[in-house]
Amino acid sequence: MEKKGIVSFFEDFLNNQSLFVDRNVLLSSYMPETVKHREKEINKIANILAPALKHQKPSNLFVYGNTGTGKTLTTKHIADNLSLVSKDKKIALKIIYINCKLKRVADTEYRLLAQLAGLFGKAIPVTGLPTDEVYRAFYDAVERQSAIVILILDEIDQLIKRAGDGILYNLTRINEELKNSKISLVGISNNTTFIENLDVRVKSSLSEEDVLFAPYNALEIQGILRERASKAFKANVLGQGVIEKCAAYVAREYGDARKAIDLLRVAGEIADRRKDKTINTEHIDEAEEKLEREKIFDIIKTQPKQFQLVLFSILSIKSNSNSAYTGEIYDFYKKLCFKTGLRPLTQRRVSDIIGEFELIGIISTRTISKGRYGRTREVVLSVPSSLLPLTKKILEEGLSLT
DNA sequence: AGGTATTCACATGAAACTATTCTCTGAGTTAGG
DNA sequence: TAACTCAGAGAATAGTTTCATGTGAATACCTGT
Repeated sequence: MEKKGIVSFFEDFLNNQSLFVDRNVLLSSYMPETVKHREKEINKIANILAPALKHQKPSNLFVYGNTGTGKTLTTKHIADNLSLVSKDKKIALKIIYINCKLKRVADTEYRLLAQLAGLFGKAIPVTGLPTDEVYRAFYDAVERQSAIVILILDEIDQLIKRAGDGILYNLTRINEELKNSKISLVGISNNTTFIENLDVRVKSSLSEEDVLFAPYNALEIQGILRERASKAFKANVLGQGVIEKCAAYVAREYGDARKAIDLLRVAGEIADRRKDKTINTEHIDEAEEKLEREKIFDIIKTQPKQFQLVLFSILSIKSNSNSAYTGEIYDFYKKLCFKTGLRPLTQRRVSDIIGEFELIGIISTRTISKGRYGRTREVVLSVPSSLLPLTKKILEEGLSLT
């Protein structure tokens, strides 16, 4: 019986008239062959990097802008074309792309260098060597290539946050010693303020040139969506105003194209599952809610236990009364700790944790003074109230409370 | 009534402590000559 | 014998606690009318 059920499910799945032609087009890993609405930026970056083809070192470059403005896409696009040309003309040019956010791969000085040396064909053990020896190995490997090396460091702010800016200083200085090769750095960051906090020398050497990616406006997002949609979906499945609605949703929030594309894909998936023949604006609404839900759950699940306890306390208090103050939260939290057998943190720390939740954006607070009855912080939830019961349940399960 | 002093309940800061993660060094191991 | 590996020492870092100080306004307490 069971077996038959599964078989028919798969058969259904095969016969099912999907709205998608190619879902991959709407995934963030997809590389379109042209990047829309970024002609100026492409030009500027291409101009900066072009000297590499004549075996001259391009200026270091700093690329910054909000998430989903096409920084990574544009940079990769140019890099691909550049290496295509260099291969064609047999020019010694090596372009390396590294995402510094990847944990345990490239998020410390040592690991980054080990990774780089590995890419140049010199394997380095994961631990055990002094850093300057790894530098040496990397240096030798690069020098042996006698090529121009363009090193693209995506999410470079993450690297700096963990490893300090010394690494950039060292990398830029390596050029003075290299005879046959040269290294150019391309840093990509969506944190626009981070470069201000760098050491002055590093700052000036990293951003010899910089390119700012402004957010897309609603019209540009519509254009991008239309193009992707035409490749991803069958003809005529998009209902009236769907693209416009998608674009409007994200234009409100800093023109994040990635989010717009996600929205469209999820809407398509929802419609598919329901066997609807077209995608309409209600699907977009649902997709928006689903993405929001996943975002919140992701955040919650990755928080440490103590954070989850604090959040659960806030939610519990909030569901009984409409005000939650630090003191109440802490009392509730302490009881929870007692129940679960965890050692409670001090009120000082819990106060900070509440602050951190505010930073993430799942609550907002304001400090109010209740006169004679002290001064405290009032917590307001930013989670849509429709998600509260589910959020609470997930926390309960994660903390194995009854 | 009007003014000011007090007081509460935490906010906010800084320093000190602690546990974990990184880096480095030397000893042991391996492999090539 | 040179290159590689690995465990353990010491350094760096993140997370927390301890101690200290700051804050805004409701209330208590004056003071003079």
